Amino acid sequence: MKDIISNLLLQAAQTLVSDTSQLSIMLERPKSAEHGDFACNLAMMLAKPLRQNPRAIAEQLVAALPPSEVIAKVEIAGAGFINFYLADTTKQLIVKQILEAGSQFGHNSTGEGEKVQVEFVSANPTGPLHVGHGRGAAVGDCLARLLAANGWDVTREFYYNDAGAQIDNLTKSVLARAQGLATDDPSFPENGYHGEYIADIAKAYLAKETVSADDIEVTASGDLANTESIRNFSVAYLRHEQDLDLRAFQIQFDVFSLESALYSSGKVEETVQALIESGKTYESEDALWLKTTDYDDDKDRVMRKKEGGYTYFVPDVTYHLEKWNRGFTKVINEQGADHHSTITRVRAGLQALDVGIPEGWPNYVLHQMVTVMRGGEEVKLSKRAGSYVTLRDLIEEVGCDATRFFLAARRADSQLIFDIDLARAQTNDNPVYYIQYAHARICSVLSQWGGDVAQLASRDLSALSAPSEATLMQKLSEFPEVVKNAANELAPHMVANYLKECASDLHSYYNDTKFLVDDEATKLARMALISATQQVLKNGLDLLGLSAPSKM
RNA sequence: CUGCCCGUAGCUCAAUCGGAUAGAGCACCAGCCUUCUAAGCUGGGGGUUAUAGGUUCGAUUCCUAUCGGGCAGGCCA
Repeated sequence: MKDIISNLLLQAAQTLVSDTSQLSIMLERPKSAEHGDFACNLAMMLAKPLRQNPRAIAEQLVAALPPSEVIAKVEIAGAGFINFYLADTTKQLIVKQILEAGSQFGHNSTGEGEKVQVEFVSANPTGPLHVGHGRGAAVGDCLARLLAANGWDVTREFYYNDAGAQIDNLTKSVLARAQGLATDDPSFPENGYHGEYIADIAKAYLAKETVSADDIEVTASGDLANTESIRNFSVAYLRHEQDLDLRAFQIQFDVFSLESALYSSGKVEETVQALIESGKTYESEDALWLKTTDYDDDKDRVMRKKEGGYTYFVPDVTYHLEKWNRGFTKVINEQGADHHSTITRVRAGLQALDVGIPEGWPNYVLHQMVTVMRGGEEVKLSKRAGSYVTLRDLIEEVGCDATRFFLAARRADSQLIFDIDLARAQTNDNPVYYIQYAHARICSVLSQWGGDVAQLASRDLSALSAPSEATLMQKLSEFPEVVKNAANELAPHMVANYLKECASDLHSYYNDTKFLVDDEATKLARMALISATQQVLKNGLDLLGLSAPSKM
């Protein structure tokens, strides 16, 4: 529809401007229905080059507009906006389109089947997932769903930092617990993990339990002298715990990558050699440095420490080189903003390797901190102190759908306050239920009608002319744009906002109009409209990974 | 001190590429169930978009400065 109107405007513009090739016709959805169904600011854009009053230009444009059946009325308003009012029959087309496209409505083929990887969560295997990981999980999963809806071939990936100093720390903590040390014991590891789950791991280790995660299975030796065994068991144990967390959150990954594998395969060493050969490194103070200042960093960064180990960003560079070699020309990393300093380093490393990776690759979506409130007080999230709200606790208290919605419905780059009491106490006022309720209401009406939904697409829709119906149809027609924009902006929250609006229009319609009326043609047209709305709500809820219940 | 993110109604948050009278929910006030699910709807009050400048037909949006909050600036991740 946008294309049709743009085309009309372009033809009109040709009568005023000799060269229309540089002209971009921008059509927007006015916020207010008084301003029509589409509005165009072309006259204002042309005001300067033509040195004329925008309203005068608008009048000339409108006069030159070729006649079209799809448009009922064109008006000039405000500073020079050209407002288009669609004919009723044009508005009604969307209902048919939705019913015919079904679950594919709103999807497009922008990605052309190309590979894209979304890496998200990527928590260290040093504890259960907490709310911050939950935000990453909700946002990352929605991004993946959005990209898939835009025609991309999506791979969801989780990267485990299972090789660094934090893992040594974990191993020491488990050992200390297994030896019966309390966390406040002077000989407990200084930066050890204090959470009770460490004691659980120690107990399981001593009991020689077996745990499995992804493709590995580890049985504890129970031998306290064998730190390698403690380490492997602890990591596997926590990976298993995280798997359970993710399952409770209904999130699935296609690939789990391990930092340790990059070391054992020699890939890290290869990267370091390649970087040395690139001439972008130097030795100083017994350490090896990368000249990241050549790539917009404030200072150079250490690659190899005095003790000989590599700093965390070195395997990160290796990992991303692997991603590139695996054919992902588009990669999106969803992570907490507290790790934003790695972006410059990873990109610097990749550029220094000079293997043809574009400068801005990979893409990052950073989410800000989540503050958890309980009983009017902030719950501090400290893994080492061990007092924090786990994702699984949250899901149990608030529910999976509500938790996902809360965490994905806000812009990633603003801080989020998650009030547990509020989320739990106001379960019924939760926006996710508002949306799902709209869906359930439609299901209920359709089932009471009892007719054949599949036949609705071919029904005569001319009875749909009331304002509440026009509003709803207009909203439905926006869905494909929302899917496209949200993917372009990597902003899943736009889907959540849209769904709230769509549900609101449905609820208004529901209260304002009786659907199951005696007049057959009117009834069928209304069945078609609410059935189309049901489909859009379902498709939208699906993008957020939420259920679309038929009964509530 | 330096870099990044944020600052919108009492609270939690929106606002598409710079567009028209800045919108929802919660809370507050007044209405709507004999009628398809009241987990709903309708109406009302509530704002100098942190502050001061700048860019232009037009700024919540872009630029500069200031204030406030968060994060980072470890040879931790």
